[in-house]
Amino acid sequence: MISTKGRYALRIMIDLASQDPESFIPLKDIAERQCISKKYLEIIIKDLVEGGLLISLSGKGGGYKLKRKPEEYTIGEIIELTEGSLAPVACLSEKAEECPRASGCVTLPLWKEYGELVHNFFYGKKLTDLL
Amino acid sequence: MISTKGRYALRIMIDLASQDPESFIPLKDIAERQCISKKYLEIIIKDLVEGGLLISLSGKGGGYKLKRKPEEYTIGEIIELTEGSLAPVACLSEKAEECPRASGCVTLPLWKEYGELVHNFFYGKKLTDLL
DNA sequence: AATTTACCCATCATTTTGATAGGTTTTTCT
DNA sequence: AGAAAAACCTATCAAAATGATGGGTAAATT
Repeated sequence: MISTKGRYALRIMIDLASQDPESFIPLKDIAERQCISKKYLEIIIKDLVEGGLLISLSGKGGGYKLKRKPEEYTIGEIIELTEGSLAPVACLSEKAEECPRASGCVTLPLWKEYGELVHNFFYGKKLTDLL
Repeated sequence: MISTKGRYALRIMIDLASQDPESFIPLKDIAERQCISKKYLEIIIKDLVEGGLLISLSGKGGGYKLKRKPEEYTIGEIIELTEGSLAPVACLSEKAEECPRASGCVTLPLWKEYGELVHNFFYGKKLTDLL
């Protein structure tokens, strides 16, 4: 299941894509429009900045804006960045050590096929598809 | 992510489908073959029995066996039963109350489309596809 | 100097996950 | 009748993830 983190991140991105892409939008505004606690969004938007999806500016007149053009973002990169992974099972996660059962695992091909399906679905959708 | 519960349930089903479908297989044997704690499997197999996927028999000579023919099970029903839901987001879960934002939610169609994709993938696969 | 903003750090309650432990009942076999 | 083997039932647990909240600091603008 996609958690609030990934879902809220997507809503942040959609919100920013709906505003003037040149100006910095304060998080307060996003939080109010989206009806989500600003404090909670701080944690999430941090990932988006560190992941290189957004640019931030401190101080009065500051806020956040998209780093690239809206049509250049895929849903996949947003979800994957904030959820940590798009892998459907633990053993296919990047940080998982090689499973000793892998070579004889009957279910592994299923998880791999599923993982590819999910990956292709989300990376095949652009942020602008939701606008 | 599919948790151990769903994954182990699938392995139980595969294990049983690989044995004589007429005889009752003790959980002890399944646990040993699959290298999973029998105690933990007890919890999981309970769901499979209550969900009507397996038949159990107590006492000496007892154990578990498939209720239907192996080719009559979909991966989807096994995963959905043991994971509780196949819904990709909380608001599409069966037990979720109607979201007040639903009518204007920009992301809902995405989650619905994703949910259908996942559903069709797993319900389109039979247990015997993994044998 | 005041204001507005991002940013940083800690803490928290609740739920989920992944189990373990021990006892009771049911059934069959000798 | 009794031993053995199995399911079944209840409770508990530690660790991690989830979904936040609170308070304070640094940066930039007016």
